[in-house]
Amino acid sequence: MAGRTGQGDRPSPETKGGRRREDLPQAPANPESAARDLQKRSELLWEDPPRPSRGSKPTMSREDIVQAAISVADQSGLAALTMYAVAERLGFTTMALYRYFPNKEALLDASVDAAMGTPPRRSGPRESWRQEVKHWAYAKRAMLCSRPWLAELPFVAAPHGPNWLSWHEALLEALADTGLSPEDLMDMLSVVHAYVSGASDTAISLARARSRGMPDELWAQAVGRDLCRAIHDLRYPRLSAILTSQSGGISDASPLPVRAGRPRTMEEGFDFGLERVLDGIERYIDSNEGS
Amino acid sequence: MAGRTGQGDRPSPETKGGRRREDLPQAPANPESAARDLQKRSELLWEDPPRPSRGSKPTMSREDIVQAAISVADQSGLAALTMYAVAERLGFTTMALYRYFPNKEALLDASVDAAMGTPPRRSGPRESWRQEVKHWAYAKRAMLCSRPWLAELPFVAAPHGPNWLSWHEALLEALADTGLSPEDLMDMLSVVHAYVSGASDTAISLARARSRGMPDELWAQAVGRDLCRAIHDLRYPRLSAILTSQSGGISDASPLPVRAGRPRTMEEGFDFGLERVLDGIERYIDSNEGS
DNA sequence: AACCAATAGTGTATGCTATACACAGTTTCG
DNA sequence: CGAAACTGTGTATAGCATACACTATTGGTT
Repeated sequence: MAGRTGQGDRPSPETKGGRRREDLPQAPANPESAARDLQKRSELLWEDPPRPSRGSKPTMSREDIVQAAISVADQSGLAALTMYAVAERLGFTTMALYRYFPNKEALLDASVDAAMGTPPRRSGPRESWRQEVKHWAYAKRAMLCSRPWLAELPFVAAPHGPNWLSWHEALLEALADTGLSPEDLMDMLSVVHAYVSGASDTAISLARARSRGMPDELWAQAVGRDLCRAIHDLRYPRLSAILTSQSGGISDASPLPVRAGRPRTMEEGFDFGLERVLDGIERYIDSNEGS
Repeated sequence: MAGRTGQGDRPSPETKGGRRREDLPQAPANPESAARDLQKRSELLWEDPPRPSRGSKPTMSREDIVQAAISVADQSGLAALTMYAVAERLGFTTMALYRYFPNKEALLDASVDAAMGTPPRRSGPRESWRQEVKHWAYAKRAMLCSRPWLAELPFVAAPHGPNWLSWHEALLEALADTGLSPEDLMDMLSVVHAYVSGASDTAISLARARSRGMPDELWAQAVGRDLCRAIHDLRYPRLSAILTSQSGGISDASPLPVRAGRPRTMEEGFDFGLERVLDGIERYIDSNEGS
């Protein structure tokens, strides 16, 4: 054994597998503090604290800082979004930001909501619910692709800000003439939302690659490589069969002449899936018409 | 204005360290290096480097380290998953880990795939594709909820390891007797996968809250609060109407006597959406039966 | 058997990160 | 006017990933 620290007893080689689970049990010992935390985050996102009457006037605004943060993330990705980078862009010191946001998390919460923006307003006359939902889905997907860094953040358990709600409102608007009950509406909203979020991952990945200057082919090659590892692997008979039956992997612009059984492009795949989801919703609506 | 620095003498980045990286303008100026990076990550995930014949024998294995990393994340969350924490758990120094993984990202890639595990094998006889897909969806959801930290990581653009492929293989297996073409199969796989991933966010958030010791009610209250902000807000007329028409927000175990138009529990909502998606798929299968 | 190259784990150092804290200048109320 | 409340700055700290050099170990080669 190489130069081990003599600091005594390491678990002897036999204890390899046996882990002792002592010490800190994950919870900060405070179940309510976590809830209070979430509530605080939500408040910071929704409420502007009252401007105090005494003291210096602030030179920046929360809005300025959020815009700077967004532009850093847009240009350089989430990893480059540091308090220093934001402050530098504005010409202030890092610590100045803490007069506006108590911590980075609060700034991120605000930036995410702002970056999400509001859904585009309908330009023409209202169309069928099905068409309206499709517009919504494309818009949401486009929004996510235009800011790939949004998908790098765990949406899970983040507070929902005004813009987030506005996307949901717009989807409800699209579903307005389906005649569904409030309960069904909420669940249909969840279905569409879930599909669009889940199905945009690949497109977002491509968008990120593009924004880093990677040509589409290189990206497709990189993404396809993992999948292709299944081909001669006995663990994946069905995957393997499908991959060899098709001509290639995912591609953005179809590099092949369209054939009868064509592998769909990424966009076509999204569209295909969306149609299935909408079919499912439609079936429910139709079957409910009578009641 | 308070002590504003003259904008000229802002500390420029290179004042400090001698070996300062070029100010990275998002793209590492190298479009191919990004692709090469992805490829490297993928290789590290799939291939074990050859054991050298000379030199000391390693005391740990990659497997040991991955297991330690997983158990840290399980117990204390992703934020606690530091190189130090993993090394400490194994009784080694931080730097020892770098003999097995070139960096933290590689360890994370391996840990994610390992933590995902393989889908449960079917115990009984094969059921209808619809039932099989439902089993798959529940299993995947359960897997994600049992390790909420997986959802904190950006799946986007991470390499896909053996276990990830095995989940896809299992879903193809579930869809086996649908008679769909290879192309359609791949797209159906994407639909189901997208829905399940996208629709599990809320459940994962609850799982995380639980693992931190937060009672369900507190969590529901915290999550519901944001939604309820819509209620008296003119920007969200439809959301507001729905929320006031229902009795409450999301709840895990229905706290109310079941009514005719009941707001579904979280699990019921997931199930409801899944049925819609499956309906949509079924419709496609039926309509294709003739061709 | 003696040697040496390759390796494992350690110790230490570096730089980046968020952020706590105290200070100096600024504004407004009493 | 003076104190209170505030803004932005400078400095300090702790945690993090990780580069580098060192020592002990190992097995192939002579």
